[in-house]
Amino acid sequence: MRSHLCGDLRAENVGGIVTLCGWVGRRREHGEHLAFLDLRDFSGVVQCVVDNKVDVRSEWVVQIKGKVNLRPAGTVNENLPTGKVELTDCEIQVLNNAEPPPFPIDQRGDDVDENVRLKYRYLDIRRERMQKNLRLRAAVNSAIRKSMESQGFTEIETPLLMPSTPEGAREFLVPSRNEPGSFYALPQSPQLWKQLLMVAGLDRYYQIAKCLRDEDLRADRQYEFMQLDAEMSFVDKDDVMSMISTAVVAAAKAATGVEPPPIERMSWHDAMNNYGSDKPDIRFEMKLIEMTKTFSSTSFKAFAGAESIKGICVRAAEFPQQAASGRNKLDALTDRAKKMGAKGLVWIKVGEVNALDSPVAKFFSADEQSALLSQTGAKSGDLILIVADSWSTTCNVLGQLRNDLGRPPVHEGPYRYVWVVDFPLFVGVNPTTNKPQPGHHPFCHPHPEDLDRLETDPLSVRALAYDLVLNGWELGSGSIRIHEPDLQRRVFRQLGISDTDADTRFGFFLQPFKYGAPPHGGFAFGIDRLVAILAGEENIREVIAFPKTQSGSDPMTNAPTTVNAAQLQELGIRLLPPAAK
RNA sequence: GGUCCCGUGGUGAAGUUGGAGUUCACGCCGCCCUGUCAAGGCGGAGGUCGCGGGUUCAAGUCCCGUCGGGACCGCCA
Repeated sequence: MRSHLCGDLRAENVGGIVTLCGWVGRRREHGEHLAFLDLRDFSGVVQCVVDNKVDVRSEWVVQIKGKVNLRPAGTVNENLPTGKVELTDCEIQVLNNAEPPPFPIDQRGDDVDENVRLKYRYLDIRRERMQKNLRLRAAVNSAIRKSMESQGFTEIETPLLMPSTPEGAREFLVPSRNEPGSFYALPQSPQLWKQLLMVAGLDRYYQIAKCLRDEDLRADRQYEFMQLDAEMSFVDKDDVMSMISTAVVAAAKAATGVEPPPIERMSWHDAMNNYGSDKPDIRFEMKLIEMTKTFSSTSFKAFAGAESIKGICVRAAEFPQQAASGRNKLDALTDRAKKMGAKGLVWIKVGEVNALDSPVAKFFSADEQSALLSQTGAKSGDLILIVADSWSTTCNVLGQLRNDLGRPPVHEGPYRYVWVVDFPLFVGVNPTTNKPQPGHHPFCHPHPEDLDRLETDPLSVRALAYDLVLNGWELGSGSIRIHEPDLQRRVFRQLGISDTDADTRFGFFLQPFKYGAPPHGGFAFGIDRLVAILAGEENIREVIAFPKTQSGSDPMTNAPTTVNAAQLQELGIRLLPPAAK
């Protein structure tokens, strides 16, 4: 139907007769003898010169046969790749007419309410921004596949219908028709399958896999999302990190044209200690400053005896607005700190000649005051925030405040990838069972150097686990897995899962490990998140063709919907009446 | 489950101390216009101010509730 694409026409095509297909963009009418219309397809826009008798309107679908001409001197449009040429002697065939679109199919669509964009997603995707994002996504997928294949990985598809394993994220359930009362679960990730593929001797597996989690949605979370899922045998964690780095770097280069520098590493402890987060955004400083010793003999009661005292310094030179926060804002920060579990928040404004302006400054000795200034390097106009609490609370609260005050939008500035390594095997204690909780998942291999403390001091045991972080977003995580049945039982016992429990819940998964499981490990990272950041978007919905809203609905299809009684009957499902109010 | 922000013709906004569905830009329809490119000029149509209640002589505006959207906390092994 067409000989060329709209966006491809250049001066070299001048003189040629071409046939184009596309949508009518804007029309500029100059009386009955002259009108310009912009013809648009996915490749771009070209100007067609017509008389004003053809009745074509915005978003009509047309086929135009015409002659490519140089534009007359003075009428070149430098802003358009096709701006040197135009189509003349146009024969227009209307392939389909169209109602006026509910919003402009151009940049102005960016300002339209997202609900409206999603209701008419097929029109939203006609816009350049979405076309660009979706094609960028395809380029990233393609680069990842190439990279994984060149590193010897084999793409294997794994089932979407699998048994429920209630640990971890809430699952989507699918009722079975053949066995009423029984359910499949949709995979939170292909975790179990890929480990079985290692037992099966597949050696290196990967998949760009759909994962489903029935948890509340966020800017970086959808019910359905895509992961690069990979697993490999006979490797250590450096092998895994190196291969995933290779794939990520290849994807980033395909998307941006620039190869990122080698990805740096940081221990989990350093990340928490210095940035107050296990997904540190290292695009900006405002690091946590250690002050426990400074106040070790303080007479200020809120600080006395605290396990950990740390502060952040909000520098007026970098963050003038935040550093100058007024009482309302400081109270709000204090509330935020308290909601996160801190007993309080001490704020200190540094005035002229190092005068400390704070409700509690009078409780600090002269030595403490000068140490405070020298440690933070605070200057006039800066704001210091201090938390005194347990180490983890202090770090978490200050890390959150650091992000609140200093973090730029995720897509701004440089790409700062960082591997966070040496995660603890267990994070905290389950308040109901009084047992440690897995930091990653229960199949994660403890650090060999810490194995002797697994029973005596489990919370101090490190895991062979690692996260990949980009600009403060967790892209993904991985670990070396436990391949020894004995060690797996020891870890389960720490988690409060008895041998018989383990057999009931994970039997199908544990049984195979008795038949010669190779040492193995792997990784998975979120494609949606990576693509969003590389596309300069701060929200993964912008790189997903048909996403859900924050409440999990689709304004276009109205999903989720009720189903008819016969469908429920067939599945053996009876609904409860709506909860009484 | 919780906190905060938003909801006004098709789209985006403005709407003051409560005083007539008022205003602006784009789009749409019609007319004019031979070099525009977010063309320009003139005219016109188009709204249950998300929905429900309350206060008031009077509510887009104040209060309560509710629905929808967004950001975040919880949650996401």
